[in-house]
Amino acid sequence: MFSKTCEYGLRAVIFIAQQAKTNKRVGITAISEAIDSPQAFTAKVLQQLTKHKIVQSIKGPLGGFFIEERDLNKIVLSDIVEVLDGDNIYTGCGLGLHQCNDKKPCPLHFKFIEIRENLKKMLEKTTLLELSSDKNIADYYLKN
Amino acid sequence: MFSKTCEYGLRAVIFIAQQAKTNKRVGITAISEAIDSPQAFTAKVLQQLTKHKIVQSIKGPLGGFFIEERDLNKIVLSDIVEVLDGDNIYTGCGLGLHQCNDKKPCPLHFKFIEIRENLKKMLEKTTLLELSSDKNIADYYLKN
DNA sequence: ACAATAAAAGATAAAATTATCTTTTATTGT
DNA sequence: ACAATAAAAGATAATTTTATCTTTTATTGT
Repeated sequence: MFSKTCEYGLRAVIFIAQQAKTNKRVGITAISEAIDSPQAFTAKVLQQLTKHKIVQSIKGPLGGFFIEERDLNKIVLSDIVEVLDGDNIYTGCGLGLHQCNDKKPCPLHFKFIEIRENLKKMLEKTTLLELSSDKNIADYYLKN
Repeated sequence: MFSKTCEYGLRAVIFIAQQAKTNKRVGITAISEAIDSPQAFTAKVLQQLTKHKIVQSIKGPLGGFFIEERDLNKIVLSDIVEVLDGDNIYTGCGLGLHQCNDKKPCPLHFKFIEIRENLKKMLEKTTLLELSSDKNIADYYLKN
């Protein structure tokens, strides 16, 4: 479904968001431990996300990654997916045709539209605010 | 969503199914041209599918790949996806956790369940018979 | 038996993804 | 100014996926 890059990115961002309450900055070591991901690779992913202003970062001592609390309700999961995996998952053809649309559809085109719309809607309406609520933190896991 | 292997496999099988009416056998050259896929690679994919009895094949002159007409309503798309991509797309975690289930869910677990169920249902109820109807052949494309 | 055909099988290669390592830059506290 | 910290940037390596090429096996018609 998603690339590893995107999986790590989503988990990292959710974790960072969950620390936003306390306005704590978190370092790459803490992040990769919290989400059980390869550290250097995750750092690269976060680099991309900071460039796209999804997360913020500060260098040096006391530095780290963070998301301002007031931004939590503005950032949705589709923002992250779009940066890391592009929009192929929403718009691409299920059978891999380069051009596949209502006019020239593949045999699964209209069947896929529904599924992809569901996915898109879900990702677009899930905010980091929701994912960083106390209940969410308590009930769900970012590693195992 | 699917691997290239699976995309080519699905398109190839649909094409072969569409020839089943006339009980025609189709060669790998005809198939890869009809679905616009790399020939040698597609041959490998079909090799896997013949091993798993999704399609049948006969060597030598007049040989080729085929699906018996009476099997068309027994083969569903999920059969092909399972052989080529496994069941990760149905059962795997959206965020890449190794263990993610109702007991120990990732933050998106319950949101993903719905989407993946839709996908699974769709693939399980779409038969090759449906995809090889005259109307389907007329209305939909396997390349562009 | 023999030549031609076509898939199966095996080996190799190219490209993309995933992962790691090293160096540089920015920031902090002493 | 200087040492320590941490992300950014750049380079390299490993793995997986995608793709191609060669050889073998089975089948057909002559």
